[in-house]
Amino acid sequence: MYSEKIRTLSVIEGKWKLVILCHLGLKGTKRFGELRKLIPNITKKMLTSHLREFEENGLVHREVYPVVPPKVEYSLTKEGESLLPILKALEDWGSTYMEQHCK
Amino acid sequence: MYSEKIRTLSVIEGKWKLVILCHLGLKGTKRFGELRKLIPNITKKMLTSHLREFEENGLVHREVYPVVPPKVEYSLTKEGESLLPILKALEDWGSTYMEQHCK
DNA sequence: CAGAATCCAAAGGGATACTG
DNA sequence: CAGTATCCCTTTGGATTCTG
Repeated sequence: MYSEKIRTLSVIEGKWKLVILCHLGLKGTKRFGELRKLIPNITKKMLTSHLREFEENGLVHREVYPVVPPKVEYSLTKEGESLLPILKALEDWGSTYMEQHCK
Repeated sequence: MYSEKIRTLSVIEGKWKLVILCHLGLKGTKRFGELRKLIPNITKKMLTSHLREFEENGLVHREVYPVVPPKVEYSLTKEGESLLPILKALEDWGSTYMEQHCK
């Protein structure tokens, strides 16, 4: 049914979701603070909520290190890695599209 | 800059955008009414506004036939076709993801 | 450092009625 | 048939403040 298809797509919909996934997917494990630097303008709230959703959907793994100061790392799970073909295709298309529209 | 990247991604973001693109991309030219049937639950308003955005971004071509009753067909442009790898990857991933989460 | 909690404005999206 | 035009509600997302 389409309801399922929509639900599936909604997993990667959201203003910053694809950007976050691209970073984790193409550049590997990242800390919370690193992601914030990599994605200027994103607020802590948005980054947090999107990462939580990814966790729930099983796409991203969250590793907490019980140290002071706190350290939390995010990385793609096996299932998240199944998105790599999409992320790569997205990167390629994005570059090409940008060249033609943002010059 | 990231602002450009965001703008680029926003071209394919929106609740039904990827669904619409998948239909046009993988199944070819479609009329307005056909798209509505293919995508139950979508409202005329949403379908219209998304199609208009695609037009503005140069991804979709809108062909109006001056007949009564009105007939309008939508299809991917050359530039829209550059999205095919993404749409295909999305379809594949979607099917796999659905099998595991919606059984 | 990595977040949780609030508050609030803006945008997204749905229902309905009307039109060429 | 293929839209437009309104109205209105819900969700999204931003700014800010507080905490272990």
